[in-house]
Amino acid sequence: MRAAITCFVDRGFHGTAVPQIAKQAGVSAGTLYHYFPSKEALVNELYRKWKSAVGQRVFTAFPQGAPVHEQFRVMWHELARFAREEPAAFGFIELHNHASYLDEESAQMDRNLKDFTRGMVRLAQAQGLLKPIDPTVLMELVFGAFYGLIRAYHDGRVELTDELIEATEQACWDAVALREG
Amino acid sequence: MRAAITCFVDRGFHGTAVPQIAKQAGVSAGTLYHYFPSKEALVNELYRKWKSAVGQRVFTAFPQGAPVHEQFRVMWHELARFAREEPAAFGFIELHNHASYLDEESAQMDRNLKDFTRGMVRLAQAQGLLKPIDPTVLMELVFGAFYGLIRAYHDGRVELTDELIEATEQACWDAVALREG
Amino acid sequence: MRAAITCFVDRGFHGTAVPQIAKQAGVSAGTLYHYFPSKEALVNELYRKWKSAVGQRVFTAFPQGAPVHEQFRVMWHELARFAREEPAAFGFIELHNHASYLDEESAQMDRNLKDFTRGMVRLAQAQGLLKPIDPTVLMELVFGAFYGLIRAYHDGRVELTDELIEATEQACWDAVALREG
Amino acid sequence: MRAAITCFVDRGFHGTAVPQIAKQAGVSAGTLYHYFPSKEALVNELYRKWKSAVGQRVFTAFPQGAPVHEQFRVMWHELARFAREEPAAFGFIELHNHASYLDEESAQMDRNLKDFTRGMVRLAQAQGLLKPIDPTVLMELVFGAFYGLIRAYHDGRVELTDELIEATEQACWDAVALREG
DNA sequence: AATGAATGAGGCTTCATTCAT
DNA sequence: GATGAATGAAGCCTCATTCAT
Repeated sequence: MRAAITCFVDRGFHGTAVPQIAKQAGVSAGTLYHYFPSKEALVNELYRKWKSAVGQRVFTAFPQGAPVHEQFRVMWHELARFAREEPAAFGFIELHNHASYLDEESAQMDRNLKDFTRGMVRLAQAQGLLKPIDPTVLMELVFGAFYGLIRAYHDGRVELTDELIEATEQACWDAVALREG
Repeated sequence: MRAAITCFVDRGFHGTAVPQIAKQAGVSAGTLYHYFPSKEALVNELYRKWKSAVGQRVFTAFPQGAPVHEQFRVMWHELARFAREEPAAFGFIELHNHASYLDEESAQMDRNLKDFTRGMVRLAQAQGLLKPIDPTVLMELVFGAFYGLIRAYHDGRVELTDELIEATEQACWDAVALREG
Repeated sequence: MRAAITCFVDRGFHGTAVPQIAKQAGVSAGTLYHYFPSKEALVNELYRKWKSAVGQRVFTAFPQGAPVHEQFRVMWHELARFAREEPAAFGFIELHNHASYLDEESAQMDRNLKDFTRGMVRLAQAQGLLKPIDPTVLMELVFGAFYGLIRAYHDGRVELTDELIEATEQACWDAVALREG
Repeated sequence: MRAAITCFVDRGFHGTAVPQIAKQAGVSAGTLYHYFPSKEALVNELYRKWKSAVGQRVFTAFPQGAPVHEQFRVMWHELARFAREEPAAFGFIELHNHASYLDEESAQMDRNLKDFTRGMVRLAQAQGLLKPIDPTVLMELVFGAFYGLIRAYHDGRVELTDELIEATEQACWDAVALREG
C-alpha cells in the first residue's frame, strides 16, 4: 500500500500506528491483517518490493558493455528519475536501511545488491578508472551523496531538474574517478 | 546522558522507552523527570548539546584566512575525528535530522549552521573555486557522502584510519571543486 | 459439527475462535453462519444435542422394574460406554455444566434431567436402599466421581476396560447404598 | 488478588478480560503489569499459591501414625473446611486442573501432590484396607465426588454443614474401602 | 533529590459477525 | 448455498508521565 509508505516516511516505523496506516489507506485496521500477519511483515514486504523495483530499474537500463563512466551516469540518472517519480517509495527505502525490524530476507537482499555493486567497483578499479579506495567506502560516498541530494528534493529545498541530475552526476563521478592528469 | 543517546541510536525515538533509558543510565524513571520535563525535551536537549559541540569543534579548528581547500580539509578531518571519538553522539545527531519531534529551537540551530556554511560555499563559488551548483545541493552531496562514510564505520564495515579520512576528503573535494583545466 | 466439539474441549468456549472451528470443519467461517446464528447458538445447540443423546441412551437401556442396584449399574455402564465411544462429546458436555453462555433452554434441559434423577433417588431412599443424605448431594457425589473417572480416561492415565467400569460402579454403589448390616 | 480469582471462577480464563480484573481489584489495568508480567503469569501464580495453601493445610493436620480411615477423614474434613472458608479460591483451583495455560511449574506441582497421594493409597491397599483398583482411579473417584459436593455448595444447592461433611466422608470411604465381610 | 508504584491512553492484534460475489 | 474479505469492537500489553514517600 502506498498509504503505508507515506506514513512510515513521515513518522518512522515505531512512530506510525497501524490504525493510522489503515485510515490513510481507507480501510479498517483489521483488514490490514488479512494481508499482512504483522506490522513488521508489512514493512518488510514493502521494503523488499520497492528495493527490488529500484534494483530492477537500474539493472534494466544498465549498459553492459559501455564505458564505466557511462554506466555510472545511467545508474545515477535512473536512480534520480526513480526518486523523482516515486518520492515516497524512495524515501521509504532510504529510511529503513539497516533498521532493526527488517528480517533476514530483507537483509539478504541488501547484501546481494551491495555485493553485486561492489564487484563492479572492483572491476573498474582494476582498470584504473576509479580511485583506489576501499570499494565499500566509494559506494557509501556515492550513495550517501545521492541520498543527500534526494533529501533536499524531498524537503522542497531544491528542484530535481535534469540539469541538476546531470551536474550532480558529474560531481560524484569526479569524487570517485581517478584523475588522468 | 550518554545512556539515552545509545538507546536512541539503537532503537530510534519512538522505539525507546523512558524506563529503558533510565535503566541504562542506572537511575529510576522518575529521576529523569527531575532533569527533563519530557521525553521530547530530553531528545531536543541532547540534540542541541551535541550539535553545538560538533559545530564548536569545527569552528574552533577552522583556519579563517586559509585557502578554501584547506578549510574544507580541516572541516572534514574535524568531523571525522569527532565521529570517531563520539560515535554514538554522531549517530544520534545524524539520525535526528529533520525529525518531527525536534522543536523550533533545534530546527533554528540547524538552519543557522546551514546558513553559515552556505555563505562560505557561496563565497568560494564567487572565487571560482567550487562548481557552480546550487550551494544547498553541494552541501547535501558532501554531508551525505560523509554520513555514508560514517555509517559504514558504525556498522564496522570499514576502519576509520587517518589515511581513509584523508582519501575521502580528497574524493569529496574533487566532487565539489571546479577543475582548473 | 464434531470439529467444533473438539475445539471447544481443547480450548474452552472463549478460547475457541469461530474461524478455527470453520477450518477444522473444512468449511469457511461464513458457512457456519448459515447454520447457526451465532457462536453461542452453536454451542447451545451442540450442548443440547449431546446432552439429550446421553439422556436418551440411558433412558432407553433403563430397566424400569428392576432392583435399584441393577438400575444404578445400567446407568453407570451406559454412561461409561458413551464416554468411551464419544470421548469428545462427553468431555464437551461435562465442560459446559453451568457455563454462563448456556441459554435458558439448555439450563432447563439440565434441570429436567436432574429432577428426574432426583425423583428416582428419593424413591430408593424411601425404600431404605440409599443413604439418607440430601439427594442432590448423593447425585453430585456419584456424577462427580464418574467425571473424575472419565477425566483420567481422557488424559490417558487409565484405560476404560469393562472390568474397570464394573469395579468403579461397585465402588460408587457402596458410596450411596445403605449397608444392610 | 482475590478479585482475579473471583473473575476467573465466574468466566474462566479466556472469558476474563484483564481490565475486568483490574476494575474488580480497584486498580488500573496497567498496575497489574507491575506485579505480573502477563495474564498467564497471574493465573499461574494464583494457582500455585492456592494449590500449595490447600496442600499445606491438609499436610499440617494430617495424622501421620493414625489408621487410614482416620487419615482419610481428616483429609476430607480439611478439604471441605477449606472449600467452605475460601470458596472462590477452591473453585479456582478446581476449574484450572489441566488447563492449557498452566505452565510447567504448575503442572509439576500438581504431579508432586498426586504422586504423594498415590503413594499413600498404595500403602493402604497393601494393608488390605482399600479396594484393589488402580490407585489413580480411586483418587479420581474420591476427588471427583468431592468436587461434585463443593460444586453444589457453590451453586447454593446445599449447605455445607459439619454433618454433611461427615456423612459424605463416610459415603466416600465406603466407596474406596474394602468391606471386611 | 530520588524512587518506583500507579495510571490510563494508546499501540498491536484478534475475532465474531456481515455481506458482496 | 458457499466463500472469504471487510469491519470495528475489544483484548492484551506498553509506556510517558505523575506523585506519595
